Amino acid sequence: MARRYWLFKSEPDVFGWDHLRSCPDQTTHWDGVRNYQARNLLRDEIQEGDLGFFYHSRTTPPHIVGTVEVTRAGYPDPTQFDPKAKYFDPKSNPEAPRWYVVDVRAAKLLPRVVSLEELKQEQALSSMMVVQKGARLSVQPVTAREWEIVIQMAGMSTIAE
DNA sequence: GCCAACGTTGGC
DNA sequence: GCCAACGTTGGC
Repeated sequence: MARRYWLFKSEPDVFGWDHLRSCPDQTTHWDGVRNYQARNLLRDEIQEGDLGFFYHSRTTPPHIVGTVEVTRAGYPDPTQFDPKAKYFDPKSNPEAPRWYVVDVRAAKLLPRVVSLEELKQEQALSSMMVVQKGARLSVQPVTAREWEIVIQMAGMSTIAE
């Protein structure tokens, strides 16, 4: 299947790009997603080898900072079963896990970060999910065309990726 | 820090 | 199964 593209949101104070870079192998499981629409993407759609933007939310200005590669497709989020974990979900059970994660590895730091404002001003990105008002989904699909446009805005050539 | 937008919960 | 109340997200 063709590689697909995604956007992963995170608050830099909670888990930012530098946190990911400091993880072993610059890889982490993308845990804590507790929204069913995003869960469905993690569980059913996102595949190993897909690429994603790492987006910093709740900061000034909000921006895309880098890219990640998916290194493992969806599997149950271990934090949902851990009573001591922040994301413990007493209503989930291992027989039928409610929440999923994928593994992502830091790929490229953008030569230039791309702010939400810049994304909004780019006509060709007017239907990109992240620029829509009230778009709170923390894992979002990105089209190949949107990916290419943002990559170029970030000062990366398509060929260099 | 505010608050609009959105998602979820639970009483009925 | 509706919908008011509540909690969270995230731009500003």
